[in-house]
Amino acid sequence: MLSKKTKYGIRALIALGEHYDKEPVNISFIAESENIPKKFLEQILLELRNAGFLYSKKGAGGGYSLLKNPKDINLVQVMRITGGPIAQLPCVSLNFYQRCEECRDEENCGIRDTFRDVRDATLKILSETTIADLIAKEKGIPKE
Amino acid sequence: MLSKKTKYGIRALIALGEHYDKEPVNISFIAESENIPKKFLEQILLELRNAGFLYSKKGAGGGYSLLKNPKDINLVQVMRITGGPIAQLPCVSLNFYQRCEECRDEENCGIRDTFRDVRDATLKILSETTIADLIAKEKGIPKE
DNA sequence: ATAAAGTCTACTAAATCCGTATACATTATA
DNA sequence: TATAATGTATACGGATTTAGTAGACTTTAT
Repeated sequence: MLSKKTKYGIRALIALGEHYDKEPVNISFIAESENIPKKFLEQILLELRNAGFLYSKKGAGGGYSLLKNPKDINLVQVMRITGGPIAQLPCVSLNFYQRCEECRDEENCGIRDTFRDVRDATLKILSETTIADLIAKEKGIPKE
Repeated sequence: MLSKKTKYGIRALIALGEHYDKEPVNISFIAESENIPKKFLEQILLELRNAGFLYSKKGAGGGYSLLKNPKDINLVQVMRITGGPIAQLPCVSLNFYQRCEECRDEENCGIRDTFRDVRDATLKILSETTIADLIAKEKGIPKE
């Protein structure tokens, strides 16, 4: 299951993407427009900032803005920051690999093979979907 | 993430599939051969039984056996019994649909569209993979 | 100086997951 | 028919994770 943290992160990036190249947007605005608890959103934006996706400005008139073009942010990148693994099995995760405790023969596990395929298919879709795509889609602009 | 319950369930079906059309296999044997805590496995097998996949026989010499041909059991069926949703978003689940609480415009949500694609890709792979496939794969028999 | 913002860390409530415990029912067989 | 070997059913509990809250701090515009 996608965590709320990840969902909120993506929605925040969509909101920020709609203000790309404009004045910083403050947290309260995003929290209200996207229906996200403000204090929770603060943490998420902080992580996205520390990961290099956002610029922040403190003080009156401050807020967040996107450092990258929405076209250059895909959902795999976002999920890796906010949500951890994309794979549904630890033994198949590229960035968070862990052996399954109960496993007796990892090299020869049919479940593993299957969920590697699932991971690959998921990765393909998510890596090909950018924040810009989501913004366009929500505006009703069909993808070329 | 795939729950252990689901992983154990699949592994148990693999073990039972290897004894298809033979004498019932008892829980302790499966627990040991697949490295699954016995009491936990009992619960899982019970659910699979109640879902109509297994036959059980009590008493000495009793145990479980598969009611269906391993070729006719795919991973979607198993996951629906043991693990609940396959979709990564409740609003995109076919069998466990729930609106996302924070959502303001479900019809027009780019995240939803994307994860519907992910669900479809996942569903395709899992529905095309059967217990028989896994058994063959683990024996090193290539799929035609 | 003040108010409006972001920063950082710690805390908590609730849910879920994994596994255990216990009492019971059924069956084979000595 | 007594006993041991099995499955059935339900309740319980510890650990972890998730979602969210609190509060004290820093920076900046005016």
